[in-house]
Amino acid sequence: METQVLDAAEALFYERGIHAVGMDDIRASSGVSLKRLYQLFPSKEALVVGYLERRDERWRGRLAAYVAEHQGQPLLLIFDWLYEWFTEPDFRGCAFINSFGEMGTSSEPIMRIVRHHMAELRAYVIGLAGDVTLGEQIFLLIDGAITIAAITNDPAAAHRAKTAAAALIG
Amino acid sequence: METQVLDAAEALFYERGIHAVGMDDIRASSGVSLKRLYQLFPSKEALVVGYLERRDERWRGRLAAYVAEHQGQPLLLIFDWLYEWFTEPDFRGCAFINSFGEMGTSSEPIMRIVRHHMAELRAYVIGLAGDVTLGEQIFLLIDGAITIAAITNDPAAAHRAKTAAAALIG
DNA sequence: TATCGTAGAGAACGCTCGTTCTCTAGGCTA
DNA sequence: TAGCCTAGAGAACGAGCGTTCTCTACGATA
Repeated sequence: METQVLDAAEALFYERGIHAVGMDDIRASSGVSLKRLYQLFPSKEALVVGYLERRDERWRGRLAAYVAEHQGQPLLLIFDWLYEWFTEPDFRGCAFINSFGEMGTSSEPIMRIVRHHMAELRAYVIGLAGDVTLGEQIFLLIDGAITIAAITNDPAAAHRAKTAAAALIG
Repeated sequence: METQVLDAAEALFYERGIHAVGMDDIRASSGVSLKRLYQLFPSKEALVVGYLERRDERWRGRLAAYVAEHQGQPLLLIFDWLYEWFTEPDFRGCAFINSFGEMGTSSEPIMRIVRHHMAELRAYVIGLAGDVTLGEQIFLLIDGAITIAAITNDPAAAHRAKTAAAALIG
């Protein structure tokens, strides 16, 4: 029930953006009645937060799993995984950066999860690097690659970022 | 007249985002009547395009002027300028990336100017670098720094990006 | 079987907003 | 002065949407 709602919310919000999707679209896509929907999530904002929280866990989980399961320099594996993500047909950039652009700072709960996502990703990368300075630099390349891949529709940004990362790692 | 409208539009759209600003807000802030406003820009979308086009020219003009007027490695001067920009009190990230997040791909004219801005910036950086590979890498760092500075509210992202750029330049 | 509670479908409500229309006042021409 | 054009203020219109309400039908219980 809640899973169906979050699945529909994630697909629609990520593809079309938050404003462009109405609660009735979520109802139609999930098959969950409006009444139930509001029992599960008392407002659209709560649903957006639920969507972003689940996406944050899953996105970071998939990245960490990829890095853990492959051979090679972990920091460089990140960019291989990014390339795979960028080439997925429904890739539309970072859900959190997009939500930030859409919401400005008008919704405090949404801003909190966006910043949380960024902080967790940053901490993960620094942990892999074993060095704050290097980790921060890799983090910059990751965000740059995501943004450029999304806007210019060019997954190869991941390759260029990987090359730069390799140079920084030395 | 048109200038007053664009000034108001830029201030409001950049600060609050596009959806959050109504045509009546533009009227109130610019002092230009709704009738005149629609004579100058036949729709809100046309006004947004006008805002982004003017901002694109001015933003890139200011960056290029800074680089031209200062001593040092031009590629590194970019990050000094970014730091100044990030510390302006009304800094809220890249207007183009934000508009992309807000509009998805729902407005073709807006997407065109967003992509144009990115392409021009990329070409400028590659020109300064004198080398496509290096230019692309610097471009990645620029976008990463802007995104991170905006979301984490941390202008020092410019310093970290500069350090990384210096390492890449060698 | 009769009654009650529940859940879903969708109408309704209130608000916002993009866009257009109306009304009025003021200034220019004959 | 009389008539006319313009421009602005703001009302009006229509659509979209978040949220709530109503009505109906069905299933469970005694």
